[in-house]
Amino acid sequence: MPNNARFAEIAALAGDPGRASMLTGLMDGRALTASELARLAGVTAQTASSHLMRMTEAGLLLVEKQGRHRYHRLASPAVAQMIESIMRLAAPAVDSKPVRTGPRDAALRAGRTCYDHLAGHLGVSIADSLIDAGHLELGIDAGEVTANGIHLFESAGINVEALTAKGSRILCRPCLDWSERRPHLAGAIGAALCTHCFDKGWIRRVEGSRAVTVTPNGRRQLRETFGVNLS
Amino acid sequence: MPNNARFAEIAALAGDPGRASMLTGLMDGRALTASELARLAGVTAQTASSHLMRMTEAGLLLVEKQGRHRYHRLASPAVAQMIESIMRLAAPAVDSKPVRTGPRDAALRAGRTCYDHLAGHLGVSIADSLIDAGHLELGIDAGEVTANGIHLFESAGINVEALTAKGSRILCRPCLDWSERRPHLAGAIGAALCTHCFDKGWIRRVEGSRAVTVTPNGRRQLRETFGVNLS
DNA sequence: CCAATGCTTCGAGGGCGATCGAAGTGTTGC
DNA sequence: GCAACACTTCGATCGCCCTCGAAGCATTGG
Repeated sequence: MPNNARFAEIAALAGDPGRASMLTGLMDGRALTASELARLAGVTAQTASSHLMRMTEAGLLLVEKQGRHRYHRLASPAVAQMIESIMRLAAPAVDSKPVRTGPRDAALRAGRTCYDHLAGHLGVSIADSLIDAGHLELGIDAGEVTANGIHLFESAGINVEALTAKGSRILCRPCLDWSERRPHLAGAIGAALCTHCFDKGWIRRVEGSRAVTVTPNGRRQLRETFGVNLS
Repeated sequence: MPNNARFAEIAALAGDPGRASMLTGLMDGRALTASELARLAGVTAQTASSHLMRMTEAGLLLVEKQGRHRYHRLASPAVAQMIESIMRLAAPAVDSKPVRTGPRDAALRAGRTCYDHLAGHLGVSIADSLIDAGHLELGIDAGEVTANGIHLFESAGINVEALTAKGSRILCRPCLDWSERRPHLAGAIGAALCTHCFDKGWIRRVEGSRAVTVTPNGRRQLRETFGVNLS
């Protein structure tokens, strides 16, 4: 089975300390430059360049040229999931907390990150509001930001032009929400919106979980800026 | 971060072709002897011994002495999940190529065990049916058994309370199916359901393979008990 | 006991790849 | 244009670890 060789190849790529640092450093979904990743891994630029090329060719990373910088990010949620599964094994026995199906699940339903965008009641509410206001069109299999929507995001401080210029990544796509059973906003614009909310302090991550909570100010800002009403 | 070293160590262990063969060979949850694993990996007994010791010390495998044999198996579902996540990245060729389907591949696609739960067309069909009937919610990143679902499993003779009481293991989680490209049911409840099907004689393991076949009675029982319609 | 089997330990060989210095290409800013 | 910056390519070094032969335990069966 030739498949096995590829299995080992991929695992081996994650099996070098330097590359491991790079991969875990990219887990938040951001795109980092080669220099940043080199510093993060504690190696010289040449070494980092070699690592990044190999991981890109193997399909673990995607790279975007932007001027004299090269931005690298994880190629897909599947890659992030693999890294997460390794991290879980690498973590010391934190398993002490039994992860009860109580407040935590409720928190996950209310709002969480799905790879690099927002999901749960929060994510679906945002998508619904944007759709209702004509800023967004979103179906099961595809989606699009309207001209109105682009204007809205731009005026909120999210540079949509820059996102589309990045080329390879799809600007807007739906992602089916497991708790709400309806699509929420993913793609480059979904990731940008998520980052925006974190940066502005509108949402905060719950320690040791994918769950996020909306701050009082965030709730107000989301309503005023994006017309989102969180019930 | 000392954690990073352990991340790389674990990934590197999976990154050797020989060890990769061993790990994937243990994915059905069975325990194999060192000799069997050596043959599977295509290496001598000495080499295999070294590999097995390292993987055991790293916590990937558990070993059980039994006379002059030493049985090795995956240490936990978390290990199996890591392997599965790597396998999924290793098989992107499913998109481009129509995938030559030998009889054995066809059997694997139809139904197989994924460590300790059911996968393939069988696994996805079960998950879909449970979701449609409101017994289960399952997305890319998380899932949950509904109150209705708990009642269904209990009445079928699966003690859900006992599973949740176990504490550490997650009751319900999705596992992305590599042949169907959609989530199927994993976690404690997925394992319990799989065991239930074997115990009742609804499914049988194909000799020397992870593939399973559904017996005529099993097909009927799955429909009557869990509302599963296998096309 | 002795031979056979399963597995491990020891030691040596050998290849792969991680690393960095040096040099080259492309881009930005003045 | 020139200098600074970001990144890549090339080449050489060197250490790690994969591998197997040989020998050493451990267990089983006769």
